[in-house]
Amino acid sequence: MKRNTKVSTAVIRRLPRYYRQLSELQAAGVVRISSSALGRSMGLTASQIRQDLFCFGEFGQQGYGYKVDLLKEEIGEILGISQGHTLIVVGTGNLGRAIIRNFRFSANGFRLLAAFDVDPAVVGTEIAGIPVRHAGGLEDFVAAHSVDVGLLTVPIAAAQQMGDRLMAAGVRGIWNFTNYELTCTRQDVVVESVHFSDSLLTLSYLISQREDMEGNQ
Amino acid sequence: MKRNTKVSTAVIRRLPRYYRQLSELQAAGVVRISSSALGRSMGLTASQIRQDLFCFGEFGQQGYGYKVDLLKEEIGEILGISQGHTLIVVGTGNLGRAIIRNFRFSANGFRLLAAFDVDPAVVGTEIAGIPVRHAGGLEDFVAAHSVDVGLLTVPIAAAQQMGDRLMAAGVRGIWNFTNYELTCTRQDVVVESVHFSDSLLTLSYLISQREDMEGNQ
DNA sequence: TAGATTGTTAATCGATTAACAATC
DNA sequence: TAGATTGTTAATCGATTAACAATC
Repeated sequence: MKRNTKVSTAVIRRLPRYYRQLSELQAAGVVRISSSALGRSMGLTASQIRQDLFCFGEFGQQGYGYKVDLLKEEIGEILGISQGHTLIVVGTGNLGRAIIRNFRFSANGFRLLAAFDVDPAVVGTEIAGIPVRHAGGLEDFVAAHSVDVGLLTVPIAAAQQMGDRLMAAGVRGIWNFTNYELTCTRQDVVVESVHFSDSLLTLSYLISQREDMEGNQ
Repeated sequence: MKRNTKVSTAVIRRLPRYYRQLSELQAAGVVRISSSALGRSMGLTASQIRQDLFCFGEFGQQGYGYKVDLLKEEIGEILGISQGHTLIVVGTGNLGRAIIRNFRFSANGFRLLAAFDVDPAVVGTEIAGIPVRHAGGLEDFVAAHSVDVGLLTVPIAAAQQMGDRLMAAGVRGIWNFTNYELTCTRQDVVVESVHFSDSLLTLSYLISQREDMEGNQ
């Protein structure tokens, strides 16, 4: 009795956390878990977890709970992990290279096809086995390989322009690591941003508050 | 008439975005802006912006709007940018090095004091002018320099252990880049995580949905 | 002054929590 | 069966939006 009608952002943002937690439970050899135990381990209420899952279907057994591997599999399916998404990296500066080398794309259902840059010193080389191509060939490559996502790690001054090119070339999503609020010119393209600055400033606020409270005591 | 009593997470997460947007407006030479214009440029309602600012005080002028530089300054103050926070990086792998080299800590009010690692090959060297010290000296250093934040970029297997050490050593916040849900053992320490995986899986979900919808049309 | 826009309270909307019958 | 726990609806809570008097 799926009723996938308009799942809220709040729910969507929790799905990857469920997936991560279930992976850890699975690795720890846990076979079954109840909504209340899962909630306790994640700082959520049992009600919220059941309500979240209710958006997508019925994955548990009354009186028993959820089978960890099954639920993980189902959530992975909802997230699209088995869809074989493809991705390219645009910009091979320090951060771009680090992500190419470190990030487990395949564990998240993505296949990294190539990297792009304009610097003649890196074009033609490989990073962790991934070929670096000249940015001039971006459009042709995206079309030829039907690339799903472009990871953007270019200097902030080039962000919007390269974002526009990716969208025009036909990617379906942009994973934005520039500290720039990318304007999405195409309705059919999703922009997901990782803003380091926003994260650190949030932390800055929280520890400053704490400090103030101590001062007031 | 500040009424700082319990500001919600939703509001706090928007503060860095306001700050970023105001910085861009300032750079573009914009002097004054109304809540409706700011909202339009950020995809928020004027009401929400006024309501958010209302949590912290009165920063505008009726009939006129907000002075961009003044409001930016005030929000920076709320975020704690001028508090001279200090920070160390724990783990100098690809990502740690990239962040040390790229990230504009000072622009966010942080001073990067040192990096820590266990690899004898990097201990004693410098990365972008930042000395790399042995992780064994972590506790002494944190105490001696009263470090506010520890940026965690160690392998996932060492994440909790190094997190615990940072907390015990006396940091007030941990900026967690490991793909691990750090358990916060101390009530007086804030953990702020940047989970690349969660972000990419959210994007994966959103483009998969889009695909499904196309298929149904 | 007239027009614009804020600060602030009230109304609405949506998300979280509670409750409980269904059922394993 | 009795106990546990889900799926699902109803109640509550909090966040967003609307409204408007205050005032620049």
